[in-house]
Amino acid sequence: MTPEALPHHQLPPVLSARKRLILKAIVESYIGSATPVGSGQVVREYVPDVSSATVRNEMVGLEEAGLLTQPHTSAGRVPSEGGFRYFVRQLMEERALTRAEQSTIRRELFAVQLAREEWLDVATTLLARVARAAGIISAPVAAQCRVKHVELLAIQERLGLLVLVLQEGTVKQQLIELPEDTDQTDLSAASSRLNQRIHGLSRSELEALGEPISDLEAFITARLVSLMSQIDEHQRKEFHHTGMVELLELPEFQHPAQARRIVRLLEQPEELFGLLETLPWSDGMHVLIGARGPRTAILEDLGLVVSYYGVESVAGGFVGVLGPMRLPYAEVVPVVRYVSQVMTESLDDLLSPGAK
Amino acid sequence: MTPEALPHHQLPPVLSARKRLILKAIVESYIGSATPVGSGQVVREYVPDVSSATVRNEMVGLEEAGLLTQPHTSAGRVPSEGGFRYFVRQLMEERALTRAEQSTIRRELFAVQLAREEWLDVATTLLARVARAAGIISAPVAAQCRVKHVELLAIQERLGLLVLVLQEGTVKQQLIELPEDTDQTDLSAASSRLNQRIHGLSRSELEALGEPISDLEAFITARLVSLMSQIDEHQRKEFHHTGMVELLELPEFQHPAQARRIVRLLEQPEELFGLLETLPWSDGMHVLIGARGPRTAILEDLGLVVSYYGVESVAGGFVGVLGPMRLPYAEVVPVVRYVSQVMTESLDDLLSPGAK
DNA sequence: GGTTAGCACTCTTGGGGGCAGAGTGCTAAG
DNA sequence: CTTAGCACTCTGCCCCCAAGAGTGCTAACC
Repeated sequence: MTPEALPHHQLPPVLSARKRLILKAIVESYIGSATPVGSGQVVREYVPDVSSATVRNEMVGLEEAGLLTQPHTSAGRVPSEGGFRYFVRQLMEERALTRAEQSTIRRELFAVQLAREEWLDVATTLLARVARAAGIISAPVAAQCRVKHVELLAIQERLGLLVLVLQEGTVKQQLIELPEDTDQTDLSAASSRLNQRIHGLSRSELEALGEPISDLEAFITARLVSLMSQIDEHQRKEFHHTGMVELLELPEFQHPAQARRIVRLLEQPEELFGLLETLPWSDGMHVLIGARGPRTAILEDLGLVVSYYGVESVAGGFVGVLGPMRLPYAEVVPVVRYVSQVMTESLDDLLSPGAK
Repeated sequence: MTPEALPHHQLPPVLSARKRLILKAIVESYIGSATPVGSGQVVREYVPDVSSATVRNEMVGLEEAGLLTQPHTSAGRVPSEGGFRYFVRQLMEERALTRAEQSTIRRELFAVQLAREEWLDVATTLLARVARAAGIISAPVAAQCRVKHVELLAIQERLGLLVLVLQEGTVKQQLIELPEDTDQTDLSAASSRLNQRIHGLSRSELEALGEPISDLEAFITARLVSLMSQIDEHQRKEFHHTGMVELLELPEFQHPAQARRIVRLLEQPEELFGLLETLPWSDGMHVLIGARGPRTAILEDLGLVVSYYGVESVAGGFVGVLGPMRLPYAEVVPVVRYVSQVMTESLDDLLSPGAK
């Protein structure tokens, strides 16, 4: 079995302590500078007690193990995808968040005055700040959305506004055409009767409800079902990001083609969703580095640290960081973890059965 | 008085018919290709009945009039900012929209099932498509927002959701902390009483209302006032755009610094708002080309076609196209005009006093 | 046997010179 | 006023060269 044929969780190569030290030095230096790292530099800045020749010998080993590459013969070494993955799994020491940082995050995310949109943007901004990359988030979606409350407003002769509040606090609105001769009184009556019957129901339960009391209610229920199935199918696409301008200043995105790739990924995030939805979320977070098979082809040369927040099967979304492969993982991973944890709490509060 | 000292509406230079023809040819060719246009090309493709030497002589005149520039001695000519402005004001023949195009736009924008967000995105997508540039839009905002309806939901022991529907159909939501011992019954009672009193009121009128019936109502009114002043102040910043990826493929944005500039303008549109808010909107649309004074410095090398939609002093926003200076104005101007007109109609319908 | 000094080798980067091509501006003739 | 003709200018490209950086290898060293 050749090494390339190994399945996903191939064993990381066993390395001597010194090789690990040197690899760590190279990865950290490269994360900071985006510049190939030479043996001389490693000695000067990280391992002063050996000679550059020794470091070069070790580098050959690391390159054979697939952890380093050379852009060309006479440049220094750059960590390969495998090198970054090894670093994240075996070498990096996560920088624990200080009390102050924790409470800042907590305070900003728990600020009760926030509309939901702002809540999401606060999270991405937090992440973009530490990551020197783009903070990304998807809105919390229930596996199946459930009605919390319905409101109907007459806007005009034959035009009404249907406002639907979902269990997780999302508000959706839709203009609907009304049957003739419907006024606000009819609508208010219908909605207050409806609210008593449909609280907490999902789309399918709503469909199974049967025997509506009036034509108007039947009509509204139908609109509601259509809106909810629309939400169930498409709404998981709501996506926010922050930090694109800063991304475009990084050296890896000076090449227009690279810049376009990441802008497309952020502006048209369908592919990203496609990837995130196939990941197993039982194990919390994921650190995805570079392309690894067809699904992750979109991540070529990129790094993605992402976590699920919320409670699967109830309501949740993705939150994380997308940027060049050389993300400062030691900082980013703990922050993404903590942010997603706080967001989960916050969402829990919202969904907890303590509601009256 | 030197020509440069002339104020805003300096008279466009008077040109011979042939100079106008040649300028038009150069602008149109440049809009299509982004390449300097030489005298030979003008003869070949636009004015076959004169020689290239004649065209060259005319070009010298056009350059002296400030309408053309040469990137360097031996390239062709490129229209200057002034050249583009002259083209838009004097030379271009707007391409009238076909019936089919009109009805497509109308249909897409009047599709009643649309949530407001989608409505805005439909408009920008329409515009981006014809413009080979970015479609931009700001959400319709009332000069002062007015309450249409208020809804209160108990989410949790001390946590409520305040849903505010504004006259123009916008829905805003905010979580609020509730006074102790407030349940859904209290909230429903309070909101139904409130709705009778506050329908159609603005923030200031709400403040002047006086003598609340209960503590809870006073509390809610206060939260409402705070939310509405927040909306009045900040909400005019809601901004959507489409087409950034396509923009980045244009030759003018291959240079990373230029790409960053336009991405920043679209992603952090505060500066753009600052500019748009100072324009006089009495005269419908604006075509802004390049930098012209400090306010428009952000538009250096760019072109902006933008219109106000809605009714000033009631509710409206901006809609238009942002891209390189060589926008296909003859196509873009009529489309922006028509889209803004249709959006105004659509908004009128929503706000018309025909509502019951 | 691991480590290191020394050195030849490779490859990128930047500058300079030459050459082809494009387009101009000018002049003089039509 | 128009145009043919032509010298001139500037870019883009290729090639070459030298400098610099970093390597890999070998042979000596502890």
